[in-house]
Amino acid sequence: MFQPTGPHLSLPTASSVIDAVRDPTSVVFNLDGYQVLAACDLPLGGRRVSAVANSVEAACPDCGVVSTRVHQRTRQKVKDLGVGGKDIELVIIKPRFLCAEAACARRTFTQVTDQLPFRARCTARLKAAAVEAVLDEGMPIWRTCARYQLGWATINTAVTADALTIPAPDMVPVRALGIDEHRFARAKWFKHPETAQWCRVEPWMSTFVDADTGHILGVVDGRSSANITRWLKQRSQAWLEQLQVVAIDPSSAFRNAVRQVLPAVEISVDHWHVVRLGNQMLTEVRQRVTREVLGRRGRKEDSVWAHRMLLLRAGDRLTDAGLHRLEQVFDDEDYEQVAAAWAVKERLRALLAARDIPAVQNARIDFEMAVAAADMAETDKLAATVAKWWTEIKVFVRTQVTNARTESANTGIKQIKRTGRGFRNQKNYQSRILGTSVRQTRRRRRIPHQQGLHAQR
DNA sequence: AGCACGCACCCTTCAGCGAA
DNA sequence: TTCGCTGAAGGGTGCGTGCT
Repeated sequence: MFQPTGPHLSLPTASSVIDAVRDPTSVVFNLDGYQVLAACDLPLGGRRVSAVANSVEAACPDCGVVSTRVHQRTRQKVKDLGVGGKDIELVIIKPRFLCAEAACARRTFTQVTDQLPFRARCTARLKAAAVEAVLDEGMPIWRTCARYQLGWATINTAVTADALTIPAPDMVPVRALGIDEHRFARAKWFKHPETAQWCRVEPWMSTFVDADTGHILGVVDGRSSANITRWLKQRSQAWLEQLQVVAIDPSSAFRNAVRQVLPAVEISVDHWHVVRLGNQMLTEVRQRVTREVLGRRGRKEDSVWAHRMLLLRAGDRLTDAGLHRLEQVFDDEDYEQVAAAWAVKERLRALLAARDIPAVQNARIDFEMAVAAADMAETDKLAATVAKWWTEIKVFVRTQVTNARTESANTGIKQIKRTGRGFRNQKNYQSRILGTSVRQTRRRRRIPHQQGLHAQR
């Protein structure tokens, strides 16, 4: 292993001493803890490498007594990464030690190393490369098998094992928690075994994310209050107490669950979902008014329908041309209700853009005035929703904690789902999600650190 | 829009085989 | 002889595509 330390920088470490005595072939082959004894080209293009572990002693797995007495040496063929674009046939000369403790029931035991653990038939670095391809590159296991000449089950087990090394959520310090739902498969129908009735099953999953970093802390089945509370109750008291804000979608189930387990924590409602409710309201008004005016659904020759995307776009980010087109739509007396609904939507956006409590309270007065002027069932319903979530909206304005990171995590999850063409084993699905996320978070943290180093130079 | 089809991938099962 | 790692085989599933 390359150590960026040298005598001129610091005192030589144990590993740098070993590096210094390694022969050139072992340095190039670079299998941690092993030295190359021989290497040759094979007639069909591969290469055969024989290697032996550096360590000449080992502790008995039963009694722990260290032994140097070799009972026999076996040649074990193991799989390994290719070197220099060539496949490698790796042969390990593996010693079998005699236990030095006379009282120990075990007579002999074989050598175990980091690269070749108990019973292993491929090196740890080969498995690590396959796991990296799956979790970092998003490569399907199926194709990873072909690249590394491993079986599907071998790689899948390695990926699952890797997910087990992820720090438990209780070990991750979290200030702001994001909870979000997503459907991970199409709705399914099944016949109830007793009543023989057809039941619709929506395969929902809920994701728990560190809202600051986007690191996925957990994934649970379903999106009901009970599923959320169960996960929260599994956390330690200390972990729950460090939470300051929880960001959720406007869902009563989520709010109830958080209130139940964390009565003291502040809840922030995700502004993106609130804006979406405003856009939904505007679309409902547009569709209703079009039906009333034209007696049919909108078509591309109707200006309101043609500019439906323009209506939904943020008003303050419209181009002059876009604003002009919108004004032409609103000039039509038949569509003044659409214009009123648009004004309500824009007031809602302004309300969410406020940066402090006095500003958001003023913005709410403008919003309520627009709602009163519009005087429609759709806008009244939106105003009722805003009233219902007013406390949570104020928390969002004050803390600016959102579910944006959760949403991006969900995009990643959907990508995994698409690659997978349908996971049936939830355990595999979860280990892929958590494994991918934890690696992404590690990369994100590393990049600013490295940029900082460059800046110092 | 609805449907059929095939691809790409997941996942289980099972047997071979080498290590213990 | 037993254990368990490993790979092959084949069934199952979701999605994209192209046709009607």
